Amino acid sequence: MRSDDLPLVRQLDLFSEMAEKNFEDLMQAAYLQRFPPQVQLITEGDPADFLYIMVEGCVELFASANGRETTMAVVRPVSTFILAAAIKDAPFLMSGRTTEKSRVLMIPSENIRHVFAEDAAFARAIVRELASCYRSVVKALKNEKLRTAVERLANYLLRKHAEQGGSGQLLLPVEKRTLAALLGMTPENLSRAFATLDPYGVEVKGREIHLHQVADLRVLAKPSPLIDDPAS
Amino acid sequence: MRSDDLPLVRQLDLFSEMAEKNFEDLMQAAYLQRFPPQVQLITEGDPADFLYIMVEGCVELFASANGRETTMAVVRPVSTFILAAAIKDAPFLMSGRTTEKSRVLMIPSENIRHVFAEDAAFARAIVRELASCYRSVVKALKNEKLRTAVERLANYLLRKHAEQGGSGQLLLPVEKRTLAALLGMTPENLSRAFATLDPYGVEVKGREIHLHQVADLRVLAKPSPLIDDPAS
DNA sequence: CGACGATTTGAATAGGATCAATGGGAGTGG
DNA sequence: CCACTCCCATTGATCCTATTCAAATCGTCG
Repeated sequence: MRSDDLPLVRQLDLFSEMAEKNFEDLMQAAYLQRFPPQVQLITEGDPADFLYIMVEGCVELFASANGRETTMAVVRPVSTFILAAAIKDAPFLMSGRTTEKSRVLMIPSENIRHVFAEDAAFARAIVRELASCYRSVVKALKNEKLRTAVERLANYLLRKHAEQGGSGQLLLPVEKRTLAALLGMTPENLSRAFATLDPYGVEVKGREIHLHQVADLRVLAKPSPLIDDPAS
Repeated sequence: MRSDDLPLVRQLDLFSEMAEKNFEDLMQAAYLQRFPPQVQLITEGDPADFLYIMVEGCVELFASANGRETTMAVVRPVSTFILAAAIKDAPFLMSGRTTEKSRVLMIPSENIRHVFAEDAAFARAIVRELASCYRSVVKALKNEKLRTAVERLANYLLRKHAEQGGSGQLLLPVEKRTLAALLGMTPENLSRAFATLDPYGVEVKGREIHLHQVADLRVLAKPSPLIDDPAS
C-alpha cells in the first residue's frame, strides 16, 4: 500500500495504541484495493472475511428485504465498517457499494481476531469502536422512530452544516436518491421535504444547500444531543 | 445477593470465561435490587454509572424526543443492558423502566472497566456481547425501514412463536401498547394490524395469540434470517 | 450534440396517525 | 368474595403524511 496512507490508518482510534509489530503484521496481511464507482464490495448474507477501512472515496451501506432496499449508512474516510461481523465471524447484515472512485484497505478477519487475542490495547480499541458503532445505530433508530421525514431532513442538514464548518452552506455528500433512502423516504418525498423547508431559509442548488435562517431551522428540527451529537 | 442467582449470572456469556477472582470482585461490588413494576431505573442523558443485568422480571428500554416516546427494546432475564454506555462512560441513549416486579443486578461501570483492562477473557466476552448488541440494533433498523407495520407484526409473532416452542400459540411478553411502540406504530394501528392478520389464521385472546395457519402467515411475513434470526 | 439517468412536479392512492367514544379486564378496596 | 374503578384495548370516522404512478425538466457524461 502507498506509504503515505499508512500513518492515516495508524492514526485511527482502532490502531493508534496497539503494538507496532502487531500493526505491521495486520498491514502485511492487508490488501489496498482501488474501486471505480458503483462497485458492490460486500453482499449481505456473505461471510465476513475482511474488515474494511475506507482510505479514500465513499461507500454506501445498504440492506434489502422483500423487494425493497434502503440505505443504512454512508461511510467516508478514514473509518472502518462491518467490524462486528468480522469479529463475530458472522454473515454481513448489510451490503456495501462504492458511490465514488474509492480506495479501501481490507484486512482478513482472521488476522483481526488473532491480533485481537494477543494485543490488549487493540482489544480495548475494538471495544471502544464497537461501542461507538452500537451507539450510532441506536441513534439512527431513534431518529427513524421519533421523527417525521421533514424533521429528519432538517436535522441532517444541521448536522452536515456543523460538520462542514457552519458557514451557512453545505454540500450533500451523496446523491439525493441515496440521501432519501438514508433518511427513510422516497426521492419524491425528499424533494417535497426540501420544498417544505423553503420557508425556513433552506435553498437548494443541486447538491449545494444554503441555510439562510439556521436559527429558524433549528426551532423546527429540535436537534437532540442524544441523537445528533457525533460524540456522546 | 441470593446465592442461587450467582450461577445464573456466571453462566452468562459475558461472565462465563473470566477468572474466578475477577468475577468475585465484580459481584462484591454489585448490588442486587428489587423493583416493583413501573419503576424507571435509568434516564436517557444520565451518566452510565452501572451495568445492569436482568435477573428476574422485565425491563422496557425506551427513548424520547420532542413530545414523542417509543419503545426500543424489551429486556428479559438473563441478559445485560446498556453495556455500551457503561464501557464508554457515556450518557445513556435510552431510558429504562420495569414492566413487572423485577430483580436487577447492578455493577458499577468503573469496576467493569477496571476488570475489563485486567482480564483478557472478559475483554473478549465484552467484544462478543457488544458485537451481538450492535447486530441486534442493525436488525431492528432494517426491520423498521424495510417492512410495513403488518409485516413487522407478522414477523414478530413468528419469532415469538418459535421462541416459545412453536406449538401453535404464543403469549405476548408485554402489554399491547408497549408492543405497538416496539413495532413502531400506535396502539390503534396494532389492533387493526391484528385484524388484518385474521385471514391468516391469527386469533387474538388478550395476550394469548393462536396461529392456525403458520405457513400462510409466513408467506405474508417473508421472514429473513438477516433480520429475524436471533443468532447470525 | 444527444441520450440517459436523476430530480422535480402533479395527481391519485394507501397507510398510518389522531380524535372520539365504547367495551373489557385486571386490580383494589370494601 | 364481590363490586367498583381505572386503564387498556378496540372500533369508527377523519385527517395527514408518505407512497405510487406518470410526466416533464434538468444535468451530466460520452
